[in-house]
Amino acid sequence: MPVSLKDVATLAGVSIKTVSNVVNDYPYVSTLTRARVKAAIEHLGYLPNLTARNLRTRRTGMLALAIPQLDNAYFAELVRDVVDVARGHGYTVLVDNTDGDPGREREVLESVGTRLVDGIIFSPLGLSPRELAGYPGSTPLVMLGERVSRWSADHVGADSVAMACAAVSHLISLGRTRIAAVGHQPRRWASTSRQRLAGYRKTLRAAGLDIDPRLIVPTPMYFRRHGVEAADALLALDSPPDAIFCFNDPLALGVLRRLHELGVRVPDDIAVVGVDDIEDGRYSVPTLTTVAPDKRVIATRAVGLVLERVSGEVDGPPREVVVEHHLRIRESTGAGSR
Amino acid sequence: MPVSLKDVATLAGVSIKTVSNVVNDYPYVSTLTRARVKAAIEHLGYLPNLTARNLRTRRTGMLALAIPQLDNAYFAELVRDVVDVARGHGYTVLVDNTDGDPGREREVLESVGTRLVDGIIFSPLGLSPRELAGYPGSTPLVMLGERVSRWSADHVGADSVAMACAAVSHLISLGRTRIAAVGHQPRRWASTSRQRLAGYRKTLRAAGLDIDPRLIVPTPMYFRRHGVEAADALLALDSPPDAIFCFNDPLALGVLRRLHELGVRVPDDIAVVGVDDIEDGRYSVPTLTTVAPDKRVIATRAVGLVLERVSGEVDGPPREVVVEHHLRIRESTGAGSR
DNA sequence: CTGTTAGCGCATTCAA
DNA sequence: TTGAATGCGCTAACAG
Repeated sequence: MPVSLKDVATLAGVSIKTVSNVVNDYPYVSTLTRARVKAAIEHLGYLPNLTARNLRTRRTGMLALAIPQLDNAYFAELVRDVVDVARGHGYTVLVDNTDGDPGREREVLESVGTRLVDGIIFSPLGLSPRELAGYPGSTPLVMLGERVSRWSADHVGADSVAMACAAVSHLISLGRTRIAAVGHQPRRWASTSRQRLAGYRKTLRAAGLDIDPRLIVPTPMYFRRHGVEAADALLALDSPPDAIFCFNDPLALGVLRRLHELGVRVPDDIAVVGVDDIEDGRYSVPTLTTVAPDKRVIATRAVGLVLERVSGEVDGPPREVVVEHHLRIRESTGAGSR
Repeated sequence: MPVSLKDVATLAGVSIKTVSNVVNDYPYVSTLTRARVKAAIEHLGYLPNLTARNLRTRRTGMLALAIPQLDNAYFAELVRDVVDVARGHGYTVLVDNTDGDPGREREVLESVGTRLVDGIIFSPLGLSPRELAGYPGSTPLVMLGERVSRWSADHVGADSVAMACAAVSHLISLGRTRIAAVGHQPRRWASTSRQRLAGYRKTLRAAGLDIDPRLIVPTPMYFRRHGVEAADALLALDSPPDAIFCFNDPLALGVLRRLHELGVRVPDDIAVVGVDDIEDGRYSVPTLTTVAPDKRVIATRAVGLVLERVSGEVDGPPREVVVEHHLRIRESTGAGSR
């Protein structure tokens, strides 16, 4: 049923090679034969078998993108951008949802070498730095998220510590002094929480504010419901905070929701800041102040870096790309714009 | 650099076939040789070249999933589920974000025959039924979303008309009489808006209520900002509605946000209902009443249907799967649960 | 139980 | 400018 190069060649009365030349827009083909071949292709409805081509060319035109949670708006937006950018380069994207599970993340690394994709963009969460470092490295790989020490792949990310500083500084500038931090994950390797906590601590110290451990709330994951739980925990304290820095937007939205239920006024009683700038935060009640990494740039650079390796264009040591971030002040800390 | 079957065979002192047998867990291999081969594989770090295997077996173990907007939470959640379910069947998923653009959707259909994926799950938006009907059909394809007449592929979806009825009936049961509909798309092929509008009209008529065309608000797309605009339009009317049925949740969340800004009380002044049951609606202020299609089932069935075709297990006429839906009553129409 | 032999469909030498 | 032959790495008959 499927029609191959050979079929086209037979019909057009030329050799396989000629058809191949036409298909690949090889210049040295006479106008006449080209026309004849094209007619045959059209007539037969020929489509190249990409699997065969991939085997031969050792390129698949596919990139793997492995992220922890596709249903987190941040990643959904990132995936969309990566898919778009990759498409612009003629690449398609194979998406992997790891749930931050070490086992699945390990598979991502191990699947390398099967030559199914030309490159990998990987946002790890559950794997230890040690395991990450064990990456064989036969296929170009770009890391997203926090930078892992001793790791030797290209990396694209925002400066998590600086983002935390921006958020906390903003709260301090508002005159808040009891600032909570939500999203600590002591048991996770994912250094995101460490970095943000570090930024939080650093900023408080620099401002001469106390660091009250009771204001540092751990959460099992970064979903809205964990924000709800964190808000409960914070309001149960003898002296609750007057501001809450959440390590991502879903947590902040959960906090916002719970504060509303408890009748706490935001930002009057408690100001709230998140990180990621997902769309929901621009329409929530109140709208959410957040620190926005430039997602589009992350996607663009990540794809750019892998493809430079894939093409062999670049072959040096690991590269480090730090993207910009911006504080978006909205209602949850006092301003009113969207 | 890459090590092939042959290398392993040489090292183990056996034939290529034997190695292949070991790799594929073919039973008839003596324990001894198996061990020797495994050792060689381990030693060399052999990994099968999937491209070659795919060419040979005419299977790629990949499914394409084409949807309009990955950054719409409904689709993000759906993609996650599809990826999960596919993974359970040993399949990986290639994601395509079409933006509902007819050109890109056409490419999805045309890419069929390149044998890069074993099956396709497709949620079209911009293509006309005519074009959809022109699908060659060489690769198994399952359609998501509204059912397209004259179309001859398997289809999985919820009953859009019934979902609209559920939403509107609920509003009527609350005593509302001026019920608006947001999300009409007269210029789109996508029949989703038609179906929901049909359900809306039918339900109003059945209840003996007037259908006021000014209460039917068209939107260019289904994003939050379009909900904001729709709310503005509705409140500018001489006699505004006392309830708003939005064709999806993002629209409803935009409406909710704008009503809040305008000081309209929800649900007291205006009740709001959406469709899709995305997570945001469970944490918004107020929480959003919505009609929830069973996404998990949609994903499960969609993957199931394609794979049955892929395996050749099923080879009959198009199958139609209609998944359940449930009304989730929350604060935006008066109840308080999450 | 294991080795030999053919292709899968394509791109690519090398000749002509 | 085009054709014939080769092999990418693997699985599948078919022998042995």
